Amino acid sequence: MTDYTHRIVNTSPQVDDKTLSGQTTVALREAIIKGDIAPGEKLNEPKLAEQFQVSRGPLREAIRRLVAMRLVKHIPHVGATVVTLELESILELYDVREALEGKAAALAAENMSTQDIAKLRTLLELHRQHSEDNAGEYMQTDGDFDFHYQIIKGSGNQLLTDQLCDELYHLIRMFRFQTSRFKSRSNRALIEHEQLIYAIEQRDPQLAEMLMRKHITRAKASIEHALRNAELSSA
Amino acid sequence: MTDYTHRIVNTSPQVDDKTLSGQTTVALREAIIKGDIAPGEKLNEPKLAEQFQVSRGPLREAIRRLVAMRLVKHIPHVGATVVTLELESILELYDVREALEGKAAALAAENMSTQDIAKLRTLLELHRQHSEDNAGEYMQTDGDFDFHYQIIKGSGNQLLTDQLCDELYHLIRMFRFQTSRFKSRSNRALIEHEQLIYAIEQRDPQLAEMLMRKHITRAKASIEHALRNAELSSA
DNA sequence: CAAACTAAGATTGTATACACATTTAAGTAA
DNA sequence: TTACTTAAATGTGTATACAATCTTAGTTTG
Repeated sequence: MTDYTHRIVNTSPQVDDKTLSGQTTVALREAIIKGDIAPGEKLNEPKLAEQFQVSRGPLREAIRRLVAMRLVKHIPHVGATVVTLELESILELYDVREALEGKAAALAAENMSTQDIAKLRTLLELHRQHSEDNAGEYMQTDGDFDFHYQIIKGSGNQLLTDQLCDELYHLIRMFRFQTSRFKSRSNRALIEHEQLIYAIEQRDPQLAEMLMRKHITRAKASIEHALRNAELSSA
Repeated sequence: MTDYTHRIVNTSPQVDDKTLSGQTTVALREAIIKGDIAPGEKLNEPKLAEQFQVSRGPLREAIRRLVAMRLVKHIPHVGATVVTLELESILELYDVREALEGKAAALAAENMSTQDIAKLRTLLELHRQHSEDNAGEYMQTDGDFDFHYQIIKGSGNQLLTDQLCDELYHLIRMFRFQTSRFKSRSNRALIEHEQLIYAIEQRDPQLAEMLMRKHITRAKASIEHALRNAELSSA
């Protein structure tokens, strides 16, 4: 059994899936998230099959899985296209995150083992170190993912974890990749993580939920601000 | 454009999908939800293809979509099986519902048009009538679905709506079908719906969210109680 | 000239056939 | 009997071929 505890983020959920369709899913997914296939671009089945060196069968299956992850939209008899992340849909995404991760934090405060909480704190200290060393560059991306990921897993709710880590988080990764030019300071995130972990240590579900929700709400506001300004300056 | 406003529940999301794989998805989904294919049962591709009069291609596609809906589990090179709804996973489902529908209620209080709120109240009165006429039989099932469905749609959040109405609600339908022997009284649900709609009318997101969360939490507790007793009596 | 029709091309949807993995069972040995 | 081996059978994964639909370019027509 492989241990992914210290992986930054669950980049490959179906790791054991050695089938062509499974590998193609991961390859196509990463190509989309990293922008190698542009938002709004059409997914041409014969072309992509040639590119990934598989037949259309596994490729179609990969596309359908990405549809389920909401990275791709599909219209019958017309085809599949990469989603375009409008500000509107990003804000929607953050509202869903607020609800789900808020509940995850509450459940984590109830269910997480003392051992796992200790590990989480170690992780936070690690991030703090990295943040100081690299002038906040590291924290905002991988570290943040890692922290949230551990709390979600700590909820002990498998459905919740699947929804967030296997589906929605890829959308978030895609969004972050597209907007990586906006580097916001990580100081506040670090403080908020500190408060959150304290609430979990205190086994206070309501406080943990509220802190997580505020944490995400603030991130949402920050994004909205940044993107609206960007829209203005480009218009 | 077809109007599904008065449909009890969104039984067929991809209505326009006249492709074989789309039709097969709906047929297979309903067969699973209604128990024609039992929980835990293996989905034999050649057999089901024969049964639905399609080739294995569209059938496999249907299975993958049901995997995305969490009605089916799939293991590479082994096959797909219908999920078995253990008490554990049902409780998980209700925690997720609490988070998502709570947020939906808050957003509905903010975003729902006055007109739609009025329609919602009409709907509630309709349900109350049916409940009185049929001794509470009707309310607990279709009416409840309908009410929740309208509020979710009223949130105006497309992602939230998709997650709840296109995915999770089929799981709930399946669970309700399996436990339809436990008829709980609908009086309380009716009262709680009344309170909820009042909060929405008052444009009070926080109250609406709290009421919805309590509403679902109580349903969860009721289910847990009923199922644990059932477990005891059968053990 | 614009709008609508038509036909060719391209692309998706579906069926069939084959390759490979897993499961099942039958048979053998301990 | 039980456990292990192995071979057949079953079933999933993949590739190829065909059918149906959409798109697009060209032409016609008002």
